[in-house]
Amino acid sequence: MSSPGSEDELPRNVRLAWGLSGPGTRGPRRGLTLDQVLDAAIAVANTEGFEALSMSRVAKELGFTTMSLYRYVDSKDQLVELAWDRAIGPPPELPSEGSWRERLDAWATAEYRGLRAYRWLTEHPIRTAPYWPNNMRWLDAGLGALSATLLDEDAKVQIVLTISLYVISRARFSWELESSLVDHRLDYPTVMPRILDPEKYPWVLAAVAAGAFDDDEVDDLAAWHEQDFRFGLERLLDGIDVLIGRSEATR
Amino acid sequence: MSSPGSEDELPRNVRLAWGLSGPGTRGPRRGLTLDQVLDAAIAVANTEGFEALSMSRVAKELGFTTMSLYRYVDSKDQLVELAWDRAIGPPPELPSEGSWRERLDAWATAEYRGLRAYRWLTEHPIRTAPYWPNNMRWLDAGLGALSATLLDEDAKVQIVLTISLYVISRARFSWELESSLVDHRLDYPTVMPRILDPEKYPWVLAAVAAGAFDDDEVDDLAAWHEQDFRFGLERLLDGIDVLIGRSEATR
DNA sequence: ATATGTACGTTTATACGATACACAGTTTTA
DNA sequence: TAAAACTGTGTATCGTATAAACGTACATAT
Repeated sequence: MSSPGSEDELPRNVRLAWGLSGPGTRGPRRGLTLDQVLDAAIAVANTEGFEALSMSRVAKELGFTTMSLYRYVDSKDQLVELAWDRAIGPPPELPSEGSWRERLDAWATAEYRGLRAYRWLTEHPIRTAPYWPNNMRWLDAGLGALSATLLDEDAKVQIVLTISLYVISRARFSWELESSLVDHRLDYPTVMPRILDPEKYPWVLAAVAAGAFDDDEVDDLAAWHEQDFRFGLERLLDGIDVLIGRSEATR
Repeated sequence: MSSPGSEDELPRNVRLAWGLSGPGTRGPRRGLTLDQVLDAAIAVANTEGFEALSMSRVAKELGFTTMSLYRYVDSKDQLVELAWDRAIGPPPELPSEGSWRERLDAWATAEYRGLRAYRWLTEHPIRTAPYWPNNMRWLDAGLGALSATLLDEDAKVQIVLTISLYVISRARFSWELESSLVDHRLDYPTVMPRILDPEKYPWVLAAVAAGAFDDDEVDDLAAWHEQDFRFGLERLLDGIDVLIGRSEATR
């Protein structure tokens, strides 16, 4: 059942990502490296968007045929996952001093900004169960931020995961807002009162009337989104603070 | 600038969703209704998954040709969005008494379970800015749950949105876990210690060693996921509680 | 030195997807 | 009754992922 290297029970994509399986030594030398392929994919996605990212487009970028890529990668899915991890990169150095809250805040903010760097990073369905090297380092950094607390490991993992899920969905949402806001006919304050039955949607209409959906004078769209992101983040951190306080009380 | 019906500045998909634009009276009678088309799409997605949802598959389901669907819908994207809103349906009746917390909890839990009903609901990228009738009723219900608080409307909207984003990503994540867990070679406790460099991933390895990733004896997978969902939800609600307390203090 | 086997990149072919467009038939309206 | 609007269909285009067969290059075993 087991073969030479004990790593080969692992799926090929995992081995590839962690550099555990080099190509054989026989045969013609390779014209490319996996990283070159991934970089080409990243370049295409960065500049032309996720929907433009196709095997043929990447191959063209490299001056190779479409099918040649399959010598480096088993499927398009695999390529995208590996490219994603390479694109997001490792987390930045976090201040090793400071409260868990400051560190977790910095960590979440860095992830948010990373995902805001290029839209396609949020368009690809992110398997948040981290299996790839960089993704794993983000997880490690998040857990590290909580290392000084008295929480059990299970709770730490839950917290890091919860925040990460929130960050990802906020980043995606802000990107989507950005593209749909282009259509000015769709702004809430104008449309909703015309469409909604006050009997069925009283609270929405109340919020609209109170101006909750007015996006007045926005000069810096990115900063505006980040503020919304921060709102939820602070609620989460407040809630985690409550939990930590409780765990310290019963210490 | 304005034409007969004042609604026609709105994009066609919005008009369709709210039933504001019927077909003209001239020409042959239609063989289908929009709702029939949507129901067929929902049936396909429910039973065969999101990736099986194609124009030709839906048409086949109805006994019509692929192109006939374009008489009811402008594009596949539009069909999916309308079908999504129809599939999720309106929110359930929430207890009109009870604290904001109980009501918001019930609301979030209902959304979570709705999204857990069929996987494809989380596979489709959800524009959480609610433009569709049912989606809008969910928003309304969420705002209603907060109506008795002293928060300003802006904060209410932020809160409802934040929770909704969290719910959606949790539902999606749990679905993804479910399909990737099938591959037992990939479970963390086995793989991680073999792969990770302890220098680079100390905290992850510590968590693994403490058993934070052991998914021992799970009889009811859905209940297990829902518990994880609840963890984050309670952190959020705790954080919102802090905010509400603050707003009442400065009342 | 030579034979062998393996890995390389290419070519060709398949199957499926969304949707633009032209068409012929049907029903209402002027 | 003629025109206009709308129906569903059939055909065609273009793009996608990827399976399979092929000839070539080259490290290793003999």
